[in-house]
This record gives sequence, C-alpha cells and structure tokens, in this order.
Amino acid sequence: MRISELADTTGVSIPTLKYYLREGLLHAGVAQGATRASYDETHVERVRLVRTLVDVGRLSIERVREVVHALDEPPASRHELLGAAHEALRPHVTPGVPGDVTPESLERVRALGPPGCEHSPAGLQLAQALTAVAAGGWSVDDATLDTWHRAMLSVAETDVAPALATAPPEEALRYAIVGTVLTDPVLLALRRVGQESVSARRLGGPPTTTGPSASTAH
Amino acid sequence: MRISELADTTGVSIPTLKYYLREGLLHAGVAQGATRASYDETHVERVRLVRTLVDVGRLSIERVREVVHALDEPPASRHELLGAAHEALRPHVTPGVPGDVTPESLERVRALGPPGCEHSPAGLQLAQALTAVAAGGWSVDDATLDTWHRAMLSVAETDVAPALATAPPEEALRYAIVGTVLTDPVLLALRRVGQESVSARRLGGPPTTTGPSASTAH
DNA sequence: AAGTTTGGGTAGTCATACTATCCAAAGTCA
DNA sequence: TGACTTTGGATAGTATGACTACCCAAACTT
Repeated sequence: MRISELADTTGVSIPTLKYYLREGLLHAGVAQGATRASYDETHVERVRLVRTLVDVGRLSIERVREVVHALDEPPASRHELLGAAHEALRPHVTPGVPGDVTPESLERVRALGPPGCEHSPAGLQLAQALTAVAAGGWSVDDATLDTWHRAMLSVAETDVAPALATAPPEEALRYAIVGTVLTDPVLLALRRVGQESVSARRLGGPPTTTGPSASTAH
Repeated sequence: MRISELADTTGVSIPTLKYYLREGLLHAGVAQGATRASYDETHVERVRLVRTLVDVGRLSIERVREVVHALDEPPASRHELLGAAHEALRPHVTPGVPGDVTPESLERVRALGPPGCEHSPAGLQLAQALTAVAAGGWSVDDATLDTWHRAMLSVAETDVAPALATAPPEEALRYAIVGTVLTDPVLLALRRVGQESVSARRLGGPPTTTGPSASTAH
C-alpha cells in the first residue's frame, strides 16, 4: 500500500500523513528504494486511532504521541496496563493553572477507594477533579460522592472485559484506551438524559420544552 | 470597584478583562465619566464563571459567549432550563467531521429514554456519542447501555437539586451549568478508579503497580 | 503640577495543527 | 525512450484561537 492509498482509505490527506510521520505518531512504512515505501493494515489502524484520539478525545498531538509510545512499549504486567491507559488519558490541565491537589481532596480519595488508590493515575485524577470542584466554589457532599462511586463502579464492571486479560498487551492497551475515549461521551450524555428524566418527574413537566404530544420544535 | 481591583480579586489580568469585555463575555461596568467605570460582585462572579468554563470545561470563548447570553435571557419555564444548560454544554465537534447521527443511534436513544427524549439536547448528544462509538469501530451492546443508563440515572437523581426548582431562573441555570462542568470530570475519574478496583479483583492484583494483594473491599 | 489609571482602540504574539511548495529520484505508461 | 506522475524528505507558510502589548487622551490622585 502506497501513501496515496493510505490517504484514500483513511480519509486523511497525504500532507497530514507526512506530518504524523514527522511527529512520530505513525511508524514509517517499509522502504522500497529511495522514493517508495509500503504501508499496511497496522498503519491504517494507527491512523484511525490517532483520528479517534484527536477528534473524539480532543487529545493534543503531543498527548497522542505519548499514547502511541505507550502502545509501542506496553507494560508487561496486567495491572500496570490500566494505569498506563489512564495515564495516557489524563485530563488536560490548563497551563498556568497548577494541577495541584489539596490535602482534603486526597483524603477523600483515600477514604473512598481501595488501599493505595490515591497513588494511582485514576486516584490522582479524582483528587484533581475534586480540587477543581472546590476551587470553583462548588461542593460535593460525602453521600453524593458515595452514590456516584457506586454508580461508576457498576459502569466499571462492564468495562473490564475478558479481552483485557487475554489479549496481548498492546492490543489490550489499545482496547482500554479506545474504549474509554469513545464511551466517556456516552456516559456524560446519559447523565444529561437522566437529568431530564428526573427533572420531568420532579417538576412535573416533559423533559424538554414541549408537551406530551411531543412536537418538539424550537 | 475599578478594573484593577477586579483584576486583583479574580487573578485575571486587565488586558484579558478588556478582551472579555470586547468579546461580550463580561458586561460593562457602570460608567462614571469618560475614563472611569465601576464593577461589582456580579462582575467578579461572571469572571469566575468564565474561567471555570474555560479552564475546567475547555469551552471555547465563542461557546462561553453563548452560555453568558443564555444566562442573560434564561428560559421562563423550569423544564426549558435544563435543556438550555445542556445546549450550552454540548460537546465540541471537530470541524470537518460531520456531527451527524446515524438512524440506528437515534433509534437506540428513542428506545432508552422517556418519550421525546431523542429530540432534546441531551438525547442528541447521546445519539452523536453512539454514532462516534460505531464510527470508531467499537460497539456497546444493549445490556451494557442499559446498565450505564441505570447508573447515570442514579447520578442524575443527586443532580437535580431543589435549588434548581426554587432559585430564580438565572441562578438555577448557572447552578446547572457550573455543577455539570465541575462534576463531569469527577464522574469520569470515578469510573477509572472503579476500573482499577474491578481489574484488581478480577485479575488478582493491586490496582496499580505496588502494594499487597488487596481488597475486594467496598 | 506631576504622575497614575482608565477606557477604547489597534496591532502583535504565541501555540497548535495542519498545508503548501519544492526538489530530485524513481516508477509508470505510451 | 520520454513525458508524466508519485514519492520521500525538507522547509516554509497558513488559519485559528486566546490572549497580550502598546498607544492615546481624558480623568483622577496626591
């Protein structure tokens, strides 16, 4: 497969592919002479991964580079695998604003999860998120946090598929990363749908603006 | 309060405040002569809102403008309020990639929620997210989606607070927007913490790299 | 009166993510 | 064989977004 075919099948332009090559997001094709190289399915798959991370996950090119480097050297042990995925997908922190966590937030994380979880990438992300909540003048009480924890635990039960345990490391890691990036928006959208349901029930109205006969124009 | 004081109390520089003024993110102060204007608590609060939306929510300036305009003209009815908040917080869609939804995705949304939900902002977001999942070569089966739906419904129960029903519209809308922006990252982090718990239990290891063979505790 | 601050405006900067051009060697088709 | 196309490799340019710098004259402060 030549670069033009790679461009055709992935829908990504040749200059952009060259850019990805330069930036180390895409491994080089097999050189066949000075002006020819051939690409295969692994390149198609990689390009699709990059596009998913960029378009859906809104990861920066730099972050995508971290992800693909992690894929090239996946951790040997199974328990490190999720940590690596979570590390790669850590949320964006705006430059200038410190990504610090308050001791209080860290303590809440410690109280919540299994022992040691406050040192895992996920635990750190939680602590940062809780710190941001407090900094934003908001608050989440312990009962609410517990409810949320249980809810997300039931989500996590469906996430950790057998594939994660049996597939070869690189594949399992890609599975975890792609699955998380693609389904995070689904969960957030389901939250909003749920809010509309609850609101309709509590406030006695339809979820959006119009009546039960649902014409829904606005 | 002069602009320099507003800058001091919010930690945002004067040029940036002027920029926000120009862009319509911040309402003008009360003019007191040609070269003086006074700002008050509403300005402080607005600046903090903008920073939260930008730093935590990663909203573009343009999107923030939409949010503040919505705040300036909050919908009269209570059920439109959540819709307005969800509309303002709709996820970023990359330019060039169509934000379309497939009929299949829309059908799944219709099957899931209350009648009419597929036309609400949240329902549309869900359909888009499901479409992106399929486009990314992933799949979410109906059982999983149902589990997630129930989980997020229990989250939503805690979200729709009495404050939303009793506070004046503008305040209720800000409450909904800020609350959602600040707590979305908490939920996603909890999901990851949950994944590490489940993985540790299933694969028989600690959640990350260290520690004793711990805990199916929770 | 000297110096500082403000509003208002224009213009410049910086980072990110691409695009565009150029070149010479290599392949392709007539 | 020779015109045409494609490629790899390199350099430079563009578009956008979010600020940041500078300037000015009219207040205001001391």
